[in-house]
Amino acid sequence: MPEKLTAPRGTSDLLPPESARWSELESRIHRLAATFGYAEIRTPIFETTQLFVRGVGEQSDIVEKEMYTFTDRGGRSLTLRPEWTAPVVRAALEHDLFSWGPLRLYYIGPIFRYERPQRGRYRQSHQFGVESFGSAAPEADVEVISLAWELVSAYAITDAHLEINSIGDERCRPQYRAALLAHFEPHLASMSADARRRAERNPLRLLDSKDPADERHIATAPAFEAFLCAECREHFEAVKTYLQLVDVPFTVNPRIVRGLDYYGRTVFEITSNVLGAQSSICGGGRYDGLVKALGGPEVPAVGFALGLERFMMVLEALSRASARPRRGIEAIALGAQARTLLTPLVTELRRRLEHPVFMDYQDRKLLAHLKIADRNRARYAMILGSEEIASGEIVLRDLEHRTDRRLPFDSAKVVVEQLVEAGD
RNA sequence: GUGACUGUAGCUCAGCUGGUUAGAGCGUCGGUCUGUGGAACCGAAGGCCGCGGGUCCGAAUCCCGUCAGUCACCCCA
Repeated sequence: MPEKLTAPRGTSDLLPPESARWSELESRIHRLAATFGYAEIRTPIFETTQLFVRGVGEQSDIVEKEMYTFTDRGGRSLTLRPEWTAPVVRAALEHDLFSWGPLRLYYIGPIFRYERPQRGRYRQSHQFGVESFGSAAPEADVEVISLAWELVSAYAITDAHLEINSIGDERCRPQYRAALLAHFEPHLASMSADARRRAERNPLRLLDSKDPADERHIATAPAFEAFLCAECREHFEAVKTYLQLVDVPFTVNPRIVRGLDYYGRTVFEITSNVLGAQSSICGGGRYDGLVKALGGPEVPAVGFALGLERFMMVLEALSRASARPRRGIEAIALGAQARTLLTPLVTELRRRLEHPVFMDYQDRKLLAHLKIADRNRARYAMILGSEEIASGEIVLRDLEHRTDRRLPFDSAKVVVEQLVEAGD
């Protein structure tokens, strides 16, 4: 008994009509990125494992437990990419793109993380992201943030929120970390096990805990803003000013801390509350040290990654179920002779039209053909049967208004082309 | 990795405390009906009741395991 074959855990098939919605979103993303002057980069779906260990950080959850790592036949350790930033930097270094000055790249495609699936979290998911290299200016942060926000506004996602924060740089972060530890140390015994673990590993994440036992101490914890060095403070203020200038609404959330090692200064997140526990649609920030850490020159950088599954979930939650619009034409041939006459016309129309031309080749009754046309959401049907053949005509039916007209078979091509292109 | 809930027809689900041949709606196919569609009526096809084991005279039903889904924790897009 052969076992039933299913998609691997945490993966899914994208079927019509959802696949059409994805295509639309993707083309919109390509256009948006282009208007901001970003060019697409595509990198391999797998990389040497070492790239992620060095790029994302050995201590990160991604590297410690979420990577799809395998050994190939040549004994190399490879990993399906769990994120795009490290591969993009690797490719830019490999092809010496940084020597060209400022570099604006975007990407769209799948990522892989070995996690327990839940709402908004899968083992294969898809991200759209941008990386702006070569500018340390706050304007670059704002450019990247407003690009992300532009996508959100284009779809009128009203419940999306932008939250920003600054997590300082290597000069001021150690001092803040020390201050945080000093604040929490006396209370750790009464706090969650989780909080104690974070105190060891990554004190900044203490601020992130949702455990009620920790709430009280988090509320009284010092904010990073008070510890920012002069340069970081100036940068953060400039980011806020520019965001107001370009009309992007935001709130400062001192509890936003990115999980990956390479972030510094600006961090931001766009969230929606229709997503359940995984509320973040988009996350990003500045990572001025990463290029150097991967063996390149000092190149400041800022970027974000946006989860396409989550974005689609928000869109679906917000969109009212609307009937698919009718498009194109169904060619209905009643009988073999009619099929022979209609097939060349269908081929010709497919060459000339942007709209779909459907045709079913079974011997069916007219009724059955019309049902199929309806299911295809065709706008028109052209019907050719023995009567029409005899009179040299063809019936053109408007499926929306349920009206027929007869026209000479020879002029069908031109008339149909005009009607279908006009849309209605 | 941890926890809770759920796996019965292509889809949505019913099947009570174990009791003979497994149920509905939608969908599909056919007919009423060679010729006008979001329809009606009639009929048909479609099920190792997720998989494996156990208890029992008897398991879709109870127990254990396993796989999968869902949601949450963790973490993040």
